[in-house]
Amino acid sequence: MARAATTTDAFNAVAEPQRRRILTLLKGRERSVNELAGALRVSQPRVSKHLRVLREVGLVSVREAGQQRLYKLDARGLKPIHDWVGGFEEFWSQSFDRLNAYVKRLQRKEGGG
Amino acid sequence: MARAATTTDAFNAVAEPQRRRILTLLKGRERSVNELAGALRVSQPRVSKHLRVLREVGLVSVREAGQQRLYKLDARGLKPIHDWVGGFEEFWSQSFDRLNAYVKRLQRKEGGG
DNA sequence: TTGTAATATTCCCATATGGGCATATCTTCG
DNA sequence: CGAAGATATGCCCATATGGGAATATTACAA
Repeated sequence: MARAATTTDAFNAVAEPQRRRILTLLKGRERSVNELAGALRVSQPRVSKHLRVLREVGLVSVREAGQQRLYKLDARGLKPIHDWVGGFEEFWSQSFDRLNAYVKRLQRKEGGG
Repeated sequence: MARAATTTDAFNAVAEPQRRRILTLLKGRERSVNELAGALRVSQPRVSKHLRVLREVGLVSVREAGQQRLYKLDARGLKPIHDWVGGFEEFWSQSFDRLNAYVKRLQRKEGGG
């Protein structure tokens, strides 16, 4: 088997930097393909291909507006990533560090008393 | 060019489900390769390969203990993912919804008054 | 209808994947 | 030393990637 398809899930879709940039650009408002291509300084077919992936995993939706396609962010699909990664927050968060230190102090007291 | 290497960054490394499972298993404590293979019900070479990727992106570290290699989680590398995805939290978070509603109400007042 | 703008798709290429399997490496034990 | 355990690596395969370039598709304008 090869690597899982980019369209498998949000994790795979978002592993590609250009697609992340696209999603970020779509945060504010809908954008057309050419608009995105211009902002990213990337060829139109390339953007279209990335958008297809994002569409297939449901991270964006399209709306026809004349000869344009307006792409809109639908970021709900990112929640699983946020949830999973969030499970590791204690490993870099300051406040978690403090909580940890506190708990350990408590544990020492318990053990020692 | 082909798809970016899995060892390019945490985004790519973590796109593979088995590697996520490994990281999750390592949350509690260090584990040997065979221990991981057993827990995941996966062949040892497979685990070793995934561990190599995780090592190369710095998400785990290794320690030699006799003939075993004990792998330890180093989740700090996940923070960039958490940060990036966190930028989209408003799109699924209830509390953000409420905040949004509140802001919009305010804006209507401002605009109307 | 013809032409042009906006997108999508197709074909080609180089690359590296994840898996299976065999094997090399290194460590410890007898 | 030789055998066995624990890991890492190498090779082979099928697959799909992301990019470029060309072209198909669709919508609108003249």
